[in-house]
Amino acid sequence: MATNQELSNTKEEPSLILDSSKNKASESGEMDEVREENGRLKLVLSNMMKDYKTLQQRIDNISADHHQHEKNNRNDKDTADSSHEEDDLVSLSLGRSSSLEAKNKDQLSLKVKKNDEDDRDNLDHGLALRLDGRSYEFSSEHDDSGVSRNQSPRKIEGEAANDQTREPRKDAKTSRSGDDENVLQQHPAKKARVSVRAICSGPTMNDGCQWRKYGQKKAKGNPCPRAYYRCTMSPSCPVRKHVQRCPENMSILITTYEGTHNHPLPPAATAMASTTCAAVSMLKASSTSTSQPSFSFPSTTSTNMINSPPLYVPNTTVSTFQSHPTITLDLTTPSASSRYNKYSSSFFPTPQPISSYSPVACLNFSAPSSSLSSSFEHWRNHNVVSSSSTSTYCGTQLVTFPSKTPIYQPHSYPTPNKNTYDPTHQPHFSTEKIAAATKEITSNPSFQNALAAAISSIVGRGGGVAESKESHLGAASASNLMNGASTAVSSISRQAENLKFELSPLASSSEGPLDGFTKKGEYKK
DNA sequence: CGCATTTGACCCGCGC
DNA sequence: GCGCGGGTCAAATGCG
Repeated sequence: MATNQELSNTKEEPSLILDSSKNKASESGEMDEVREENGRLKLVLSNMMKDYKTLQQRIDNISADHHQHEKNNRNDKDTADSSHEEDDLVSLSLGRSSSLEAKNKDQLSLKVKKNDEDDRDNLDHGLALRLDGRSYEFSSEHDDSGVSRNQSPRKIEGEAANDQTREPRKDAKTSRSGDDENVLQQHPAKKARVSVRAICSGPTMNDGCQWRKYGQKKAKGNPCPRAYYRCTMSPSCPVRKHVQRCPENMSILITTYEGTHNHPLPPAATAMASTTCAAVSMLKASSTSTSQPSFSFPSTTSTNMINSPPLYVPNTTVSTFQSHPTITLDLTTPSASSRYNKYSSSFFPTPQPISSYSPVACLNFSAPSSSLSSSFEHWRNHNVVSSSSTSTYCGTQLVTFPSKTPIYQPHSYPTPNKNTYDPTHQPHFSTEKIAAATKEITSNPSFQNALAAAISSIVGRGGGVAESKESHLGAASASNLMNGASTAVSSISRQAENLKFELSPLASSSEGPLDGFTKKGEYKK
């Protein structure tokens, strides 16, 4: 980039010379000199371009070699002690280890090539977040090759999950083959989590994804058991969530998400995925998560924030919950500025409303472009209207579902969830209602203020965000945010029209009974 | 019968 | 080192 800028500057020189020469003499001889000069500069320019391309090519090669080198290193050291493992980890974190930096200039140049945040993030957030970003990368890798096709779906699922979301249980027991997956599994990564609190009458909050319950456990200090789910939309999807009712208020469901979807998401799921993705992005951007709960995000002051202003997402807090960097979105708190803050988030157990920015921030979290409306709509339908439950996404979720991608029809979703996946199943509302709702929303000063604030905050940080995203996640979310910002204004009215206040039954998703409640609604434990 | 859920056992990390 | 608690596995069970 800098090179391009230099080039463009260089290009301007001739014209300047031309101007001055015009003033001084009109003889053709001087013009010829100028032309010659121009030609020389063009030559220089082309040479620089060549050099630039050459360097870029070398960087690419180095990058590829670097990857291969890492793999080999990890295989070699697989059985080494933890300190060696740490070295490996460090090597994965660009710019994090001085030893790595000293290894060779190639890697150094590679780092230079990377975005600033890459380094910054790694330095500030440490392993967990770095791995978080990594998991994002490996998600796609996984699809390509990661898993043997001969393996049973269950095994694939398990390995992928270990791979990306948690420290594997079995690894210590099973053979350490030294392949990438095992190496990854050794990383005691504490992935970022996103916790969502919402009022939900159903067993779980319908987030648009397809989940399968794989365990239930009674957590200490909570009479209600915690249910564990994993995403089943893709056999190798590492995303998991656990759902638990708030002991203080049984109507509140706390859902915690962890991991990154490695498959396209239905529009309905994209809303939550986008939101959580952005939330985690915020988490990264804030860099300084505290060990104290109820950390109000926007008020966070960190070195990173200077470079990358925080998103103003209301009712959002960051903490290190159980060693996991966790960001909590509270959809239960009635908000400070308006009812629309329901779309926002806050922290639990002591929500700290952030006032005016909320609603829009959520809008911005929605998927880019055309899916914005539907995403938001879904989000609203299930988290505002329908129910009150809290969900927690751990980590990030891939937000790549193109608007034209076929909608995934979860086979296991009960009828009520149809609305989630097929817009045609959405309840219909009279145009009067829609118009009224639209008017109400768009005319609400709080909404307008929030929208303006959110857009300005996003646009204002645009450069920093766009240039500083370090991981794929960061890139994705930044891009989403920017897209959201750019489309927010034009789509606001459309969104408002899409708002369906209602009336739709609170969606409890396909997941089985939660918190000890049986499918029949009986409390079991 | 196939699939999802339930549930006890197990593993692992962490704090004391 | 030990116990506790979170998280996962996998056999048993239930349901459509």
